[in-house]
Amino acid sequence: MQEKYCSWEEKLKSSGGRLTTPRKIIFYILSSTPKHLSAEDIYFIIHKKNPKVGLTTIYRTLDVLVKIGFLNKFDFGDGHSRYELIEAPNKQHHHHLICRKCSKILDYTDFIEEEIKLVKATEKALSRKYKFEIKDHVFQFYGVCDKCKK
Amino acid sequence: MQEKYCSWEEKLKSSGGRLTTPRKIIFYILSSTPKHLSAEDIYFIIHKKNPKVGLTTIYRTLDVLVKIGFLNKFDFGDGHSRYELIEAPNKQHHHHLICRKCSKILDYTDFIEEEIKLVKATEKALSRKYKFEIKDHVFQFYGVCDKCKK
DNA sequence: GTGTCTGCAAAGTCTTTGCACCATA
DNA sequence: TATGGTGCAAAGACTTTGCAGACAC
Repeated sequence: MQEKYCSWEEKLKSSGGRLTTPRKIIFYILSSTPKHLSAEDIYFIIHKKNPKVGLTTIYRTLDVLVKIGFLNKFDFGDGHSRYELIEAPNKQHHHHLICRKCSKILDYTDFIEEEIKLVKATEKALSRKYKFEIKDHVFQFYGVCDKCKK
Repeated sequence: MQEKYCSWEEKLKSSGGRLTTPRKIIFYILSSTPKHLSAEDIYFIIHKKNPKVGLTTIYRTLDVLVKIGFLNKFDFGDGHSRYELIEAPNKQHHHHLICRKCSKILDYTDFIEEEIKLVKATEKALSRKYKFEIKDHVFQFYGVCDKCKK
């Protein structure tokens, strides 16, 4: 866990949280995969090396990370909440392409420029018109992936 | 239940399904509200006049309607699946604006033209590049509504 | 009459809560 | 040492399944 992760540790501490071993492991797991892990996914990964860490702790840690703004929680409709670190400085903004059959999730960055432009304009207009304070958005495409088509 | 609902009845029958009273009521409820009802919402509405209809039937009917393509299932992240009739010929395509606090859902049609254009281009590019067969998409904005801001 | 649908109760799945013990700061 | 965190077990919330009786066609 190098320097670049300092910020979450600091933010955690400054919000009264403590830097515990399970939390470090969970953050590390999230930061070393491009995948969209579920609580259970993380549980299985942790369990191999740290069998004492329980699912409860994982849910609670994920919750904390979402609250301090380091994690995004997604619902792709397969019955599991999924989590993804919010873009690090070096990570590109992206959206999701989800296979309805195998639940595979693909990140795509194509058209992101145009999407962002549209999103910004839409956000602005919607905020004004409906007096909604818009915090974030979800753009997802659903379909059937190459493998499942066969 | 007038003529315009014939199509779902026909489609149901042609797929081997039967036109039962609970199914008619459920379809009728869905077709007479612009809201995004959950199974429980429908259950409470039905229960006033037809206390015998059970939640199970509602889940099963919603499932059928999704499968024959007359209903969209959404997950807005509040723990309830929500359903909405797929746009009837006279219904405009729209997207959603969801309040994180009270779960209120607003349909908006602003920018739909531009969105559709972008969506189509994106779909085309993504299909080609990732060999995904794209079936549908979800565009949602999350935030805090006017009331909850106060 | 036959195959589908229904309602009830029970089971399932994912997630949250309660509580005593433990560990960070 | 004082909070806040952890793990376990139990509870919760939503949804699905099994089965016998009911109903559409």
